[in-house]
Amino acid sequence: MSSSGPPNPIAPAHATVLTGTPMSVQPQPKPPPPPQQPSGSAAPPPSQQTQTQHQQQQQQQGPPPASLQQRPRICFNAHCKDPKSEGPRRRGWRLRSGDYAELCDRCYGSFEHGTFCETFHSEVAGWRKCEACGKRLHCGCIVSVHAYALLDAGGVDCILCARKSYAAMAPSQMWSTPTVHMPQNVADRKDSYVKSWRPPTGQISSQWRQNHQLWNMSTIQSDLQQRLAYEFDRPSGSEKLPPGRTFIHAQEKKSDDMHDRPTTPAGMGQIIRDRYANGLGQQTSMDPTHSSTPYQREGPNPNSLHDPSHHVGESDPLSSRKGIISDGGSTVSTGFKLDSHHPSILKDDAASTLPTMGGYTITNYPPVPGRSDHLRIIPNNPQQPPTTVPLSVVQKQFYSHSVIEPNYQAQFRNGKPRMDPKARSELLPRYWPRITDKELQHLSGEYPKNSTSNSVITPLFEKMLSASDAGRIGRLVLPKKCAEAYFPPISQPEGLPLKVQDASGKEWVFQFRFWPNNNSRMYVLEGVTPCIQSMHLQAGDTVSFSRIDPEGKLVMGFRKTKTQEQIFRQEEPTKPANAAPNLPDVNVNVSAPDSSPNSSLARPNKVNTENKDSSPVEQAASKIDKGGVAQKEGPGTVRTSPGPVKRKATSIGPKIKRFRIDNEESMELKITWEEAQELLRPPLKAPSVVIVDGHEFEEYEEPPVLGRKTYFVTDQSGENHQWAQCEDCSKWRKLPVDALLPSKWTCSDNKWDPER
DNA sequence: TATGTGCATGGGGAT
DNA sequence: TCCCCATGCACATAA
Repeated sequence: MSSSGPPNPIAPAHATVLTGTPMSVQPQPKPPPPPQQPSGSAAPPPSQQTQTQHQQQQQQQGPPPASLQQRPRICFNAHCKDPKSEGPRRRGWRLRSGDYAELCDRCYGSFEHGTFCETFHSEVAGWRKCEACGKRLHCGCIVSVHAYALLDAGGVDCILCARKSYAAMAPSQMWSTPTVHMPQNVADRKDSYVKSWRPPTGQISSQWRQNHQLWNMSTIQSDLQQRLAYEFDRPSGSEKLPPGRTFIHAQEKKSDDMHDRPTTPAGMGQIIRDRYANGLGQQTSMDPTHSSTPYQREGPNPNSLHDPSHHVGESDPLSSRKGIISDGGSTVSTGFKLDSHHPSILKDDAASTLPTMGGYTITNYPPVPGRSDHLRIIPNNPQQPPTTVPLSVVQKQFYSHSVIEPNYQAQFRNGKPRMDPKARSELLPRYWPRITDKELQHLSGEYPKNSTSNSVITPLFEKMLSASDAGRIGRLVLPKKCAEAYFPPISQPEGLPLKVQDASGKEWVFQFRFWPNNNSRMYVLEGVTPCIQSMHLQAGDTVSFSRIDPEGKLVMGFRKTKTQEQIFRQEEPTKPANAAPNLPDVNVNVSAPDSSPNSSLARPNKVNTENKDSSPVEQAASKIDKGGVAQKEGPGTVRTSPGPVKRKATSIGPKIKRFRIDNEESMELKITWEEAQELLRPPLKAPSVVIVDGHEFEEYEEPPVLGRKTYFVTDQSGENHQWAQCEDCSKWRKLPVDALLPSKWTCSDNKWDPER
């Protein structure tokens, strides 16, 4: 509740937030607790504490207008005819801050009946018509965001029509991939494609995307709908939305893959144009001049590149693949030339519709569909050709927002891969590049001298360092698919030298090679020890590989895992005063302690004579890998497990990866151990009582179930009870303190108050 | 003896 | 069931 207090009752301030640029980034709030003094069954009034917060906010914001000084505004609705009316306030839509708009009875009635916009926004812009039934829809505010669905091909459907079309859709069609009609002239493809695009079978693809949203919308609570909409405005929100989930402002976007998009400052979702949504992602599949691999192979038959079974370099003589990195000054033969953008792709990419920043437009423009997407910077001044824009300068302008708004950077850390869906489908998720904008900024900032204008950084893949990778052997095992997709083809086991620049701009030359392994290959980079040491990397840290186009340079970034101390520090302020002893969240990001060498927490198993080879990461993971619950093992605890188990680390490594992935992708689901405990309810089946050592134990045959979250309060008379929210009507109900509710609980289940 | 090299093994994730 | 890949391990080479 710390972040989800009732909104500021000063309506104009709310109105400003509501209609302003979506910049607010707030942590996902918890449901508001019930009041100390409930007034019937309706939504409870704000607590004393939140009222105090209101006063503080008012003080911070200065005195309200004179018209409002006499009596605080109650109703959130700026158009309310009697905003200062007394009476219970009711919870309306969710605000960007995570709070809820609190409305007077009258306004809430309009909101609840879906006539809010018709009543109060009739004179406001943003009205459209349903493409199917012609119903008038307001698409210009957050209130009605759940009432319509944007169609990929343009237009909107009201929620009812969209649901109908979805219901009529064959399941197989739901997953159909749109067949795109590509313009011949890729130089004009932006405009022409948008114009020429037609869903192949009606609007199946768009309907699927939209109705995928609708499907959920029919099942989730309205507040969640609004939360999604609210998240859409958040930079991170874009990444949480499945394809086609275009809520507010979606009409300004062309992305149908927002969840794949990076989280970037100032609403990256608004400024990144999704090439894939425009069908460009399909282009190379039809255009044999584009390789499915980013490496332009110089063989006589470029079409062979599309054959996935064609092992790179297998049939080509090495000499035919020899090339020099086109950086001008390079003398290291890499044996390949990184594929660059098609020239026509780099030119004339209309950016007129894209938002601007610092005089430039940032676009997302993968040069090779099926690979990665790119950040490209285009000057908006038509007099200024794109080729005059230094990458570093522009990105520094662009990324300056990330400095201004630190919350964004927090979102970046959870950024989703920047690769397009095709590439993503080919690589295991753990290798998807999760390079953050901050890292991109870092990379771009390091290579101004090496990057030509129009340079584009393409995140390729990343890998968490295993103990072997970070060990003294100096061999970094490369994921096979990544190596074959992004690194030069090699036909001989000895491979070839590969020049890579690290984040500091230093060039390294690794030996890229493979070993025959079970009729397959095992790709490694040899000689990485100096580089890893210079970066102070350890097992558990992540190295990422990116490519700078059109130079075709490989750059190597890294990301260190958070230390446990950092994790603890992050969670400490959120712990309730009477919380259970500190235990890491189940989905903690297992850390390597390198960045906090002095922290004992960073080295939880500092003394471990049993397995000297296991990294701290593995040791930390071993603490968690005990039935999924962290073990109470204090810092420096000597592990008393028996001697080293062969391949023990093998079973730990992948779990570490899963932890990381879970941690990065499930932030919205993240609950603490204590919170999880609160939700556990005994199974319905009555337990049997067993006596062990004179103590009675209730023995359940089934595991506990997740119950509904309730709030326990004590009223003025000292009576304890709890409040629960109805699944259907969202109203809060007062219940006995000993009531155990199922996860889905409605007023009809309220046996304590049958009238409800 | 320490370090480097190449291959084998098998756990476990993907299909 | 396949096969990727983390790691073990034997052998080679260097110090």
